[in-house]
Amino acid sequence: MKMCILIDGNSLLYRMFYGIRGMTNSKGVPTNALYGFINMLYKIQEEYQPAYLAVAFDLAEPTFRHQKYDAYKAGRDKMPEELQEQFDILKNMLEQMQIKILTLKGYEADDIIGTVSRWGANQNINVNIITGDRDSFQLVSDQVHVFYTTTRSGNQFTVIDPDYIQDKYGVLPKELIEVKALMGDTSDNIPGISGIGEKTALKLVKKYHDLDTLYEHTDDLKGKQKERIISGKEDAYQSRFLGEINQNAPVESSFEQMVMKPLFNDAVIKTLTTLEFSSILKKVTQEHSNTIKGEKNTHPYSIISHSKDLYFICGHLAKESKLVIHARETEDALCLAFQLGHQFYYIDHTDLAESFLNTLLDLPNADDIKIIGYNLKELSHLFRRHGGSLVNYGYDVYIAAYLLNPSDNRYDLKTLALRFLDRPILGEEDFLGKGKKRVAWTDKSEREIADFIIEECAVVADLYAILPKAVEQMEMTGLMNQIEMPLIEIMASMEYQGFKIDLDALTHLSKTFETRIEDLSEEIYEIAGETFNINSTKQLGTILFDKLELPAVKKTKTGYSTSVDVLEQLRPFHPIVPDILEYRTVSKLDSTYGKGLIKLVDPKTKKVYSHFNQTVTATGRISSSDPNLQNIPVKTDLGREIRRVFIPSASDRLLLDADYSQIELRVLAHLTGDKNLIEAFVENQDIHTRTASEIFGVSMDTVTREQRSRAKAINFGLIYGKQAFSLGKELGISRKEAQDYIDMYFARYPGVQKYMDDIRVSAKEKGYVTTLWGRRRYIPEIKSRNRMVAQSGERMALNTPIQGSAADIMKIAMIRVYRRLEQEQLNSHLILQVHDELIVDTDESEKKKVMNILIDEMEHAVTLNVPLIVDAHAGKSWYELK
DNA sequence: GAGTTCACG
DNA sequence: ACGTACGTGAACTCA
Repeated sequence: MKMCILIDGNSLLYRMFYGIRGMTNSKGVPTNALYGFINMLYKIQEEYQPAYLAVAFDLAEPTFRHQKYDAYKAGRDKMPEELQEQFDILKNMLEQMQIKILTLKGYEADDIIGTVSRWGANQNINVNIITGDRDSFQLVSDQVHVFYTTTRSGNQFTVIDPDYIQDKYGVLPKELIEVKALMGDTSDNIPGISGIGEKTALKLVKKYHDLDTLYEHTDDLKGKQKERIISGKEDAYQSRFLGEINQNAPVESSFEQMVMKPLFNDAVIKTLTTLEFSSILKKVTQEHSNTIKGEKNTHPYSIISHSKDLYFICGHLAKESKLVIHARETEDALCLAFQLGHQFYYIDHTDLAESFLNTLLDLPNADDIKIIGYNLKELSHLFRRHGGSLVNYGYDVYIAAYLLNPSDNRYDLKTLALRFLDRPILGEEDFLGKGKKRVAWTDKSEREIADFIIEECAVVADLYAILPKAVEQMEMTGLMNQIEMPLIEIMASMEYQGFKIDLDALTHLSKTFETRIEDLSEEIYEIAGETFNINSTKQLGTILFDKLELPAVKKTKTGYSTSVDVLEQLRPFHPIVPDILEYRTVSKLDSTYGKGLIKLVDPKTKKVYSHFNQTVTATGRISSSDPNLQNIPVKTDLGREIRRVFIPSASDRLLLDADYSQIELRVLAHLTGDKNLIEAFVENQDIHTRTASEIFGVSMDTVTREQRSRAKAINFGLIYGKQAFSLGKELGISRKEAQDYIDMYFARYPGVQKYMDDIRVSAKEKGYVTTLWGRRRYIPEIKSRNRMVAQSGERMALNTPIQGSAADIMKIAMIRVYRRLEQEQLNSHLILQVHDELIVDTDESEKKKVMNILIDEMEHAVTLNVPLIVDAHAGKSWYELK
């Protein structure tokens, strides 16, 4: 039997709107209800594959029920704006999906659904109604079931059939109308009989089945109940009228109009992309790509398999000013595609590809050919591995996509193709499979690989046609061309250089850590009276709080918190606590920086090669991973020992380090233009002492250590938008006292106060904030109706221009330092950046010169209305650079 | 894969 | 009544 699914659009959208909270896309468009709705449609398509599908909606106009009864559904609030917006988008999407929308003047969605259900029963079609509203239970029969959404998010159903109604209510589905007539429905403002609730109503209907029979037998009743029922007769009949779904509404449609087509077509995928429903997109495009797998590649291309063809083509290169290149390394080959004019070419032999790279390099106009690609940092490594070098870093669409929205977490070509080109293409996982199902490149035919790589190359070419314009529209062309693009080769160079490790010393250090861990474990087990996994917060919580009955101060979602601040509070109560704290510290040091780091040391070169990522952070900083060299311990003496194993690349070389002093506070002074703050830096005062003097109203030479340390906490807290509550907690003072400090700070630095107010307003108005160099971050959270989320958005709005501008400055400094080292042909290399600090590996003979270059280029990277100050050090290990 | 903890600026 | 400081990456447990 064929199946028809009828959706109560209003009911479902409302339920999802209130069930899923706080979802917007990066532009601030509310998407929670849509997300739920589309997910549910996906589920329907996957699990039920109904022949027919339609969505019914209420209209705003009054219905026949309102005409009979003024108060019907009175007291309902107007639809919230955030929902209305989604409502409109939904209607568009349903049209894109070619789903039949049913509305009818003077009737409600329920009546339409009731009517179509009756058709279904007559035409031998199974009807399933999806709704979050119990009213429709009265329609249930052998052929008509209700999928009642039960979960908060609304995409889990309970199937309601006659048996369910019998079990739950003990009456027939149709008799629910009579039940409602007696008990009413507050949400629809249907009165019922006052004093009759669900229990009584069900009891009466079980016995008499309908109102008429009930009123024929009123003599059976007694007491108050009898009075109520007799005097409420009119109410009951009116309620019955209001509550009964009309199954004979003049609906103008037919099942033929509801035939279901594949929902997720290209137009819909485009909309899903703007909504940023990546999880749904991922599901649907996987199937979508299966369907396009057999299609011919839309970009015709030539395969170059002979060197004479290659030389012929390369002849044309001499005239070119740009070249789109896309390459991939497989297990055993270099595969390279490029676009010349409108033609795509694919080189299918590694040696040919390599000679292409070399030819490119030898062209007289090599410097002028801008290389366009996706992830030029990787391309540059690839060139290097195959004996070439990337000369002109022209345009990287990967970086451009990041600048357009740095808060995204995926910038793979498949995602970019969908977002910017509305083009569903195969991703690497679609092509090779993932996890256990993944196959090797060598399992694919030449032709398949060529098609795949050409497709990607075409996407890069097409992205290049639109992304620069988008970047320009957002006024980030300067940022892109002057900062981000030149930075790419510096990141590549730092990755290539690596950081030398004293492996023997590291191995020894790790051993001492491990010995200590073993001793501590034994002690802990002994005190606890049993062995357990100390690394498991769950098991540790059981020991501390259940077995030893220590006071639990803080909880997490899943149980007791055992974090440092909790354990510190417990320290005096039990001798096990100090051991656990030490265990934590040492095992962290070993697992991440001891044995963890050893795993990543190249056995041949004794170096670690970190990856520097330019497209990760929302603020514009760079990040480091595998290993992360930006979080090597420094704050504790024991942790700092790790830095001894980071050494210069050769015995006659040195490490140099140059770090900006107070760069974020200086940026704050510049951004806010606050006279007092600027003065402090112009006069090169100790900023925390100066702030202490301002807040506590004492002269700078009488500021106590305590006062300075409090001022320091305020200075830093400010950058993050810290509130009195946590400032008080940090300083061990009352919230009131902390608030007084903050008030005094703003009174003494009124420019800062004004800036903070202005940036909040501007962020709310524009939906984004920018750095000094125009880097942009969208902050949709700031418009959230959830106060916590909105406040967190405000803090991001405050902090991003500060952290981001400092990041811009450091990037400019890196470019200047790199160029100077190159120009002066020095045997020194940048090997690491840690946000406000650069590390250079240098020859001993160049020490002075390079230190001066670092200081000079970093201090003069940009001109602010406060000076930038850099401190530099030299040493035989990172440990010594202090 | 989510949650917790902890290392850095 | 609630929860309270921004930005990262890695290791580990547990479902």
